[in-house]
Parts: sequence; C-alpha cells; structure tokens
Amino acid sequence: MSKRINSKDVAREAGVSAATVSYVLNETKSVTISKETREKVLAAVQKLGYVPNQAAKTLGSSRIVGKSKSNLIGLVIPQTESGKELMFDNPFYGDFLSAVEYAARQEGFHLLVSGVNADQSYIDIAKNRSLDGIIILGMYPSEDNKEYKQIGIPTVLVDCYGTDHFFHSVRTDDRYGGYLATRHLIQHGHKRIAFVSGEVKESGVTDMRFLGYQDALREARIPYDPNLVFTGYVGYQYGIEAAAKIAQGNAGITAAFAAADIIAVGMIKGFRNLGLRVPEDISIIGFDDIYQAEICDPGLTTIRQNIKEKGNAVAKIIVSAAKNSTFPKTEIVIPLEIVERESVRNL
Amino acid sequence: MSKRINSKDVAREAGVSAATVSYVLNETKSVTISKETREKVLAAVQKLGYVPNQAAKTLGSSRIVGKSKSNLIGLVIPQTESGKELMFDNPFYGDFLSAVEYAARQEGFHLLVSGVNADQSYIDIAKNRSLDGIIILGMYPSEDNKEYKQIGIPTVLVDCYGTDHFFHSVRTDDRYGGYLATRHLIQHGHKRIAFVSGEVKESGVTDMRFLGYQDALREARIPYDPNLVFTGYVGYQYGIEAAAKIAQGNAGITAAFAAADIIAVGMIKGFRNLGLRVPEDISIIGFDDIYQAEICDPGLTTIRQNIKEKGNAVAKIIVSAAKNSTFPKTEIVIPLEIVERESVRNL
DNA sequence: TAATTCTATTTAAGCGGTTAAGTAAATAAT
DNA sequence: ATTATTTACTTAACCGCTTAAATAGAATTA
Repeated sequence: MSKRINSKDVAREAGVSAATVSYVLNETKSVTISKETREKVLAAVQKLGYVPNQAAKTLGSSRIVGKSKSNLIGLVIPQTESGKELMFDNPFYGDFLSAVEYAARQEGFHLLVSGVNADQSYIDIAKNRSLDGIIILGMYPSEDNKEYKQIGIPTVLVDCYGTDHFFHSVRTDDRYGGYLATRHLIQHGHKRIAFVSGEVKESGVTDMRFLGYQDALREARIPYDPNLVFTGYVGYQYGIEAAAKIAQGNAGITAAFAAADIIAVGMIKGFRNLGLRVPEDISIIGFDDIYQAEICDPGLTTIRQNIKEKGNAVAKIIVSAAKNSTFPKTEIVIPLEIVERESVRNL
Repeated sequence: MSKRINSKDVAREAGVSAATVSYVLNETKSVTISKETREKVLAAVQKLGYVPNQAAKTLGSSRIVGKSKSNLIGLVIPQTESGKELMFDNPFYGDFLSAVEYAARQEGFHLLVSGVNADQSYIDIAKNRSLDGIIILGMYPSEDNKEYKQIGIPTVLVDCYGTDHFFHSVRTDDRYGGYLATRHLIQHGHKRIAFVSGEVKESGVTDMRFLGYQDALREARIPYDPNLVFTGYVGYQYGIEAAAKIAQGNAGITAAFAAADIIAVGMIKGFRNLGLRVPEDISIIGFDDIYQAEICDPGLTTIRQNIKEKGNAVAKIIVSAAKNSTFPKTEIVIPLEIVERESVRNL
C-alpha cells in the first residue's frame, strides 16, 4: 500500500512550507499568499491527488478551546426502548435527512447520523467526534442533565416544544395546523368531530395539534367533548381500531381529525372494512402529507409541511452557527398548508 | 468554557502515564495491565467525565499505514443530476439506514451518511475521514477510475450487479424475485403477463427482475412478447400511465408484474380511474413490499425482501472487515418471499 | 546465585495538520 | 535616508492520542 500523501509532500512538491499549504487550502484570512504561490500549491495538490486528513485538521485546530473544525454535523434521533431498530420509522425522516444532508454538504460539512438511547448521551458523541454542530430530532434535552447547556456547540432542536429557549429551534406550527385541520372540517358543516392521535405527551407535537383542535372548536363555539377524543399510538393498525370504536359508538361523529396521516389512512381502511365509506359516511383529515396520503383511496385531505424547506432551514442554521459563533439564536416555524383531496365533504 | 479533559488529566488523576490510560481504555492485547491500575484508571475516567477525542485517536493510530481507526463507517448514496436533493426518495432506504446504523453502533461505530455526485468521489470522503469502511448503495465503482481498487478499506456494495468481484456485496436475488412473481401469476392461470418497470439499465436491479420474468415465461413455455413490456420510470404516476396504456391496448393482458411496488400501486389507481377492477379485471403483483403495499386497496401481492436483515448483513460485514483485515470477501444474497394479499386472483 | 523471562509500566516519538510568532524583503511614511 | 509598515512567507510548538521501545522489578530457570 502506497504511503498516504500529506501536506508536507504537497509543500515539497510546490517548494513551500506546510504552513503555506494550509493557508492556501483554507484561504486563511489573516495571512496573505501571493497568487503565484497559491497556484503552485494548488497545482501540487492536483498533481499528487492530495486529500487532507480530517482527523489531523480537527486535532490541529482544537488548540483554541472550543474552536475545533471537524466539519461534521451530528444528527441524533432518540430511540425508544421498544423500537430500537426503527429509527426512521417515520417515513418522512428520510426526506428530512436528505434535505439536511444535501444542504450541509454544499457547505462542506458531512453528516453523522446516530440514534441515541437513554444510556448514552449525544453530548458524548459531540465531544468524541468534535462535532461542529448537532441536530436533535424530536427530543428535548433533559433539564436535570446539567451538562446540556455546556455542549458548547451550535444545537438545533427539531420539533421540540420545550419551554427553555436556549437552543436554536425549527418546528412546524403544529397547533396552528391542528386548528387549520379542524376548522376545515367545521367549514364543511361538521360539528361532531373526533380527534384521533397517538399518545398525547405534554408539550409534544401531538399535544400541540390537540390544542389546535380545541382552538378551532372554541372559535366555532362548539363545546369540547372528551368522548370524541381517541388516543392510541401512531400507526396504521391503530387507525383501524379507532375507526371501529368510532363506528361502534353512537356519539354522532361525522368527521375525524387524525393527528397523523398514518392513522388517517388506517381509519379509511377500518371504516371500509366496516362497510362505511369515506367521505360519504364520515370525513377524515390527516396531518403530515406523507406519501401514502396521495396514494390511498380516497385521497387524504391533510395538512402539509414542507419537509425539504424544514431540512434546509435546519442545515442553514447549523452551518451558519458553526461558521460564525456570533450567530444569534434562531427559531423558525415552518408554514403549513392544507392539501385538499377527497376524504372530506360537506355535511 | 472549561478546558476539555484529556487522557493526561485522567493519567494524572489515576497516578499513571497517559499510555497506561490508553492501554486500559482500548484493552490493548499486547500489553498487560494489573487489575488495580485498570480500576484506578476507570475510576478517574468516571470521576472526570472523560470522553476520548476521536480525532486524536484516529490520527494517533494512523502511524501504521492503512491502520487508522476512526470508528466511522461511510454510507454513500449516488445522486443523479436530476434529483439531487432526493437521496432517500426510495422509502425503504430509511429502513435500511436504520438497520445499518443500529447494528454498527452496537459495535462502536458511527455512521457518516453522504450523497455523492459525479464530481466528487467517495474515495475522497474515505481518505478525508479515514473511514474504517464504506457502504456503497446501488452504484458500481466505475472501472475507468483506477483508484477504485485502492480504497484500501473494507467496501461493501449493496444492490450492485457489477461483473467484478473485488468487493463484498449484499443484494437480493432480484432475478429470482422476478421469476417468483411471474411464476405466481402463471400459477394463477395467467398467460398474457405485462412487465412494467422503470428504465432497464444493464446489470441493474430492474434488468435482473426482467430476466427473472423471462425465466418464468420460458419455464412455462409461454413465448416472450415485447409488446407486453412497458418501461417508464419508477413512480406512482408512471403506474397510472402504464395502466392506461395496458387498458387501451388490446394485447389480451390479464395480469401485470410491476418491478416496483410504487408502480404497482399507481397501476391499481390507474385501472380504477378507468373503471377496471383489481384483481377482478386484472391481477397485479409488485416488488419490494413497501409500506404502501399493505395499505393500498386491494392489498398488493408482492415480493418482499427483509430490509432489516439486509441492513444487519451489511453492518456485520463492514464491522467484521473493519476489525479484522483478513476477513474474506463475502457475498450475501438476501432471500425473498412472496407476500400474498388481494391483488392477484385466478384467471 | 546469575542469567533469563515475564509482568507492569513509562518514555518519547510520531500521526498530519493548524496557527502564533518570527523573519526578510518590499513598500510606505517621516 | 531612516524608520515604520506591509507583504509573503517560514519556523516550530502544539492538538490528544497511539505504540514501539526502554525500563525496572518480580518470578522463573539454569
């Protein structure tokens, strides 16, 4: 195996010092390099096929405390005990990841993707890998973990509803989305509207959508009825179950807002199994606009978030903050829009 | 910002040298450390909350050429010019990624995920990041790129049908899958069977499935008819288009094998739009068993590959090869099974 | 008892960059 | 003409770890 080519080799080839090579390649602002020298170096790099060693760069640049440049951004995703292997169970995590990765790469960053479970901290990953930034998906750093503010690297929380405003944050306006969805049903003449969701954790995404549901009811002066609320888990199967419960009950439900498309799709199937038709017998609106929403029959009316925009926003923040330590705390709320298909009709 | 804690700090705390700390933490085989010393070191690590610096580890261990230990595995995904941002357009890449990441992490490796387009080589990423292994998805390293054999790190090709057998490889038996699907239709009495797929690139996944289709026909002594072959692109919309073409033609088609579920799902919708029923008027079988196959109506009969098993296999190879340089070249073919739902019926 | 081997550890030389500080020549200011 | 400043570099000290080689004491062997 041939020896790896390092900056010294390039320096020798170009007839300069290794420092000069570093200055040229990094376009170091504080130092001036003549055009000729720059070109000599670049030519040598080209000729030798030199690729810098990131480990050395990271280590070398870590002399100034907290200023290491690993050009690595971590994307960490919490994993529940139950579903350890299913990090990307949510299908649009894939889209999100694509968007973040692409945007980050354009700025010279690579993406380290890791699940994290309770016993290992993402802070350790950040330290260990000298991460330049970290993206935390759907998880709020626990308050009792004193370390959490000392990460010392740009951190952006995605889809988190913590009260603390220490970190950057990107999320959708889930509460408004819940409102939009419910209002849409109300505008179509519905008054007995079920709310179907996974577990409603305090300050979670579902909780926000639930609040939005209540907002819309309040606005329309429709009394909130807890009997119309069905909570289980985010999954196709639960949609089927919920449909059965709704069909069996006699609460006079004419429409349902499912806080996740996958539940909504299950409900359509569930109602069909029971001989009920959507939207003729019951209207359904979902949330997320996953791929299946378009494909299922009838097409699912739902609330769409622009996942690509979300990924771009996240990447932009993390990259900007990584490059510029004075980058101010930023909170971005991705707008939502209603996508009308066939699952809702006038009462 | 407090100073980072390094191995010297731990050494001082434990009253030993930094080398000893290294030996303890890495459980270096060639060196014996007494139990007491080990415990002193471990206690110091605990007390100080020491997390090793991976960049230093990588750099330090790179003294032996080609033996750096970054504990990083790269997962690279080719990106076409057209769809740059859509790295994970294929929904089960997400599942695959989850499986690989989880398995790799259990062995102490992190995963670097990156798209690659023509102008930047995954080899550069491997060099730059001192990757311990690289997973290449659906792309065969170009022959003309001489470098490709010099990567010098374990490489596993996923879903590649190159002729060269230099690398590890994991794939499904797409040809057999195509055969299975087609045979299933034949066994249900169909003789005029359409083949619907995206672009058939030589030695690509689709090509293999196409060959399997022909295998089954040959076995059943059904003459191959090019008029029954419809190629477009892998997408829901194309399924709709293909359904229209099939319905308009009068080739006597009674069944179709769609080489991708997403096309099959589109076809179901397409036929329905035209007033044709699946499976009453036409039987459809897909490939992949994506999530939508279960959800759509009627449920799609399809060929399933165990994506989790695939991810595990890939991780196992790459990790084994990274840890043991004598690990022999391995080729794994993930078995396929037919999942019967409602989209196929007897003629 | 001396020579040898084993055990447990330290010393120190890298790994490949970065970057503060130094230097020499060219240019500008006094 | 002399000093100050700027330009364009080089030198060398680090970054935090690994690991070959050195070392010293204990155990074993000759």
